Amino acid sequence: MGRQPCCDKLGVKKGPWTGEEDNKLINFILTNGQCCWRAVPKLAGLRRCGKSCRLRWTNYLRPDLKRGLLSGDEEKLVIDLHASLGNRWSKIAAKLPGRTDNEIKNHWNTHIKKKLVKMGIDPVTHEPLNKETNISSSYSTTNNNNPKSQEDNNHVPSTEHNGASISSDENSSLCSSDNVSSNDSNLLDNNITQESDPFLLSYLLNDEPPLVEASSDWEFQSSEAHNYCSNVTLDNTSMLLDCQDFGIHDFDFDSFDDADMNILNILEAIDNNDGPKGS
DNA sequence: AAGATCGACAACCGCTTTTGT
DNA sequence: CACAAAAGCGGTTGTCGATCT
Repeated sequence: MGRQPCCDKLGVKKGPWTGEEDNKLINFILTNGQCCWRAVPKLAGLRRCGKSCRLRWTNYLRPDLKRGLLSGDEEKLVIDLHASLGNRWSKIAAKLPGRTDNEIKNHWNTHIKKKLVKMGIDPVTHEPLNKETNISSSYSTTNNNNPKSQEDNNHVPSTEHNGASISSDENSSLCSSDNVSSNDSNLLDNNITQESDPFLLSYLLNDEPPLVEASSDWEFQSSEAHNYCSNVTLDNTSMLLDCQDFGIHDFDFDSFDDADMNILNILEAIDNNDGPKGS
């Protein structure tokens, strides 16, 4: 017998999420935690597929998401990781706290790919598109673990921070040093080669904890979730909503962490009835 | 000013992998 | 071990705002 569809197509809403739907989903997750996505729509009163709920939560509503364009260093890390891992977006995303695979994939397709092509680098192989004209190119992908690249390693540009720089205006984003953790910087500072750093490569290929555990609070499951939600999140949420009446700056700003601020932003947007863009 | 085109990104689709029985 | 269900993943599409003509 064939596999059942992930959800009953009849009566299931598709398309952009509304603020009201976001609100229901947020409230449900905050109250019950993440479990059994298939049951979520019914329990949360949503006419959506469970899969759609999961995607909406993981890609957009999770409070630990950073949002906004990737910083130059994040972009560079993505390039390095892509050189090592290929299109394994979830693996790449796991190394960038607060970023989702979907976000990185979109950013890759819309920004980074073009930049690399403009710089004469094949975004798939990370090798120069025209080796003759790019031998002197100073950009590097650190993808020296790519066996094919190693064969050509005279031509493979490298992104090391050893004085190499990008000559075009792309370097403003690719080489800027915005706000990546020192761990990330260390990672960037090292060539990720199977020969020179098999442990790092192994780390990248395995499901290790992210470099920064920014999202660890949100990886709770239902049992912990309830405590978390009742003790912290909901309290914070209602407090945060209260804060809106006063203005966030009327409070001790240090008492809010990123997740709280994100919840506030989401709830504020929902309150304004236009949802955090995306809907 | 209006329509056409383009770019960015959220969301969907379908396949694969993991987990539970 | 076999099977089904659930979750994860990556490619693709649809929508919407910005820009161009």
